[in-house]
Amino acid sequence: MQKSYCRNELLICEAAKRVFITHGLEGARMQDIADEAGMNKAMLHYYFRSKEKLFHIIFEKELENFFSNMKSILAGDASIQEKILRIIEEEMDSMLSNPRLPMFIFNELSRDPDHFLLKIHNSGAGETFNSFSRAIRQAGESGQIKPVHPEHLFLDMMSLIVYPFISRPVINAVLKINNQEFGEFIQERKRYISALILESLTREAYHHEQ
Amino acid sequence: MQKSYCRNELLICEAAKRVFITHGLEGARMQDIADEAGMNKAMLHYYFRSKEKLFHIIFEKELENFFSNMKSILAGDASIQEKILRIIEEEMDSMLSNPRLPMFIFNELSRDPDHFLLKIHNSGAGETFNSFSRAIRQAGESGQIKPVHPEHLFLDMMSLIVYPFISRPVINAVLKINNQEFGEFIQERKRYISALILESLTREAYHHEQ
DNA sequence: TTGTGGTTTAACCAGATGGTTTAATTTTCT
DNA sequence: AGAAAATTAAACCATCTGGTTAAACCACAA
Repeated sequence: MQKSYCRNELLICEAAKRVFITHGLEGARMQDIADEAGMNKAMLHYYFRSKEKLFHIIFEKELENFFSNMKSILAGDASIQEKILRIIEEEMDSMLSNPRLPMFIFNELSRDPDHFLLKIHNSGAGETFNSFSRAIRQAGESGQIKPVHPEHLFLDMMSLIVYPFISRPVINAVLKINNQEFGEFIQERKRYISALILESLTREAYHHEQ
Repeated sequence: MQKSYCRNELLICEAAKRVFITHGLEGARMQDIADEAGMNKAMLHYYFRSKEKLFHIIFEKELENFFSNMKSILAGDASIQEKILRIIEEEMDSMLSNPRLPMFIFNELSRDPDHFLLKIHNSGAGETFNSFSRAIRQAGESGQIKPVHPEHLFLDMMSLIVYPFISRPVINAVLKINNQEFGEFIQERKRYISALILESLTREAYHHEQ
């Protein structure tokens, strides 16, 4: 599937990624991609045939990347707590290096969700969730953490990890920070999220004061 | 600013909203908006002059709606716990009635964030956050909740409330549910989020077993 | 040097796009 | 009823868009 690309193909893919991430499939222009790659437009067709084909190659790769990191962390031998910490740490660092990626993926997925169903399946999202689910169930049964619904915990973690990158312009405006300060805020945020999640999973139920 | 619109202006705005929410500014076509409104394209220009002007009217209104609900809840007399519960409940219900809205807003904001800075300011997002901040600080000082950083709590809540709607296609695919079942999942999710947030704010520190 | 295959380029194409112009039609006012 | 104002519609416009075509160019082998 991912064959070895020649130099020009790589140049085109890199340029296309930048343009598609900013403008999406509908908004991207082949002439802009050509300009970005330093070639003429006919070259894009020579190597990739159509805008749609080029887009899907980029999109599938980025979709897979989005879900693959967590899976490798889950496959390790560490404790469940350590795995959760590593997921939060590494996923957020990954997003800091390409803050536009989540928006790109979710926006394109939402335009025609049925058409992308196979792509989501192929991306490994389901397998990643299943791995997560098994790990959380085992840890609950063996008493390492409080038994919880994996779907909800998964969604807690993804929500807390990804959303700041989706809403970055609003966060920057509301907190009156720039993009570098956003990065520093995210480092702080990692610690906060880690504590929130791990405390919610600690085994004894808390006694309310009411 | 929001003058009284005649019948045709309302028809055009409703149609434009549907098309812009699906395709965004760059992807939307004036002919599609005209078809959706049951008019010819020249009528759009007659009433709204340009695609860009029409877009900004819609966008500003939706942006303001997105942030205004929380503010009115915060202005009430209820306890901070009750307010948090109501924010989660009502914001998620609002999003269930228009699940595409968050994606639309954040995607357009991320395309050219600097240009939208004034729009974010005018939307009341900053005021909403300030209200939230004051309420959380007061509740912390008066001992109703554990003292926390408002920025992080605000982001926790927004993350947990909004993200499921951003990632709905992935959630549906991974959990193997359809959009109606997604709605049911969200009802369950409300309870889960409410518990997570309120427990994290409860006053006594939990004693770890380590 | 010539022929071949592969790559690169400029010109071209049909249709789409946002917007304008002008005439026809409808509504409102006197 | 007639005139003026407002609205609606069709035709038009310049430019953009994804994609195609054919020629020019390049590298390599015989």
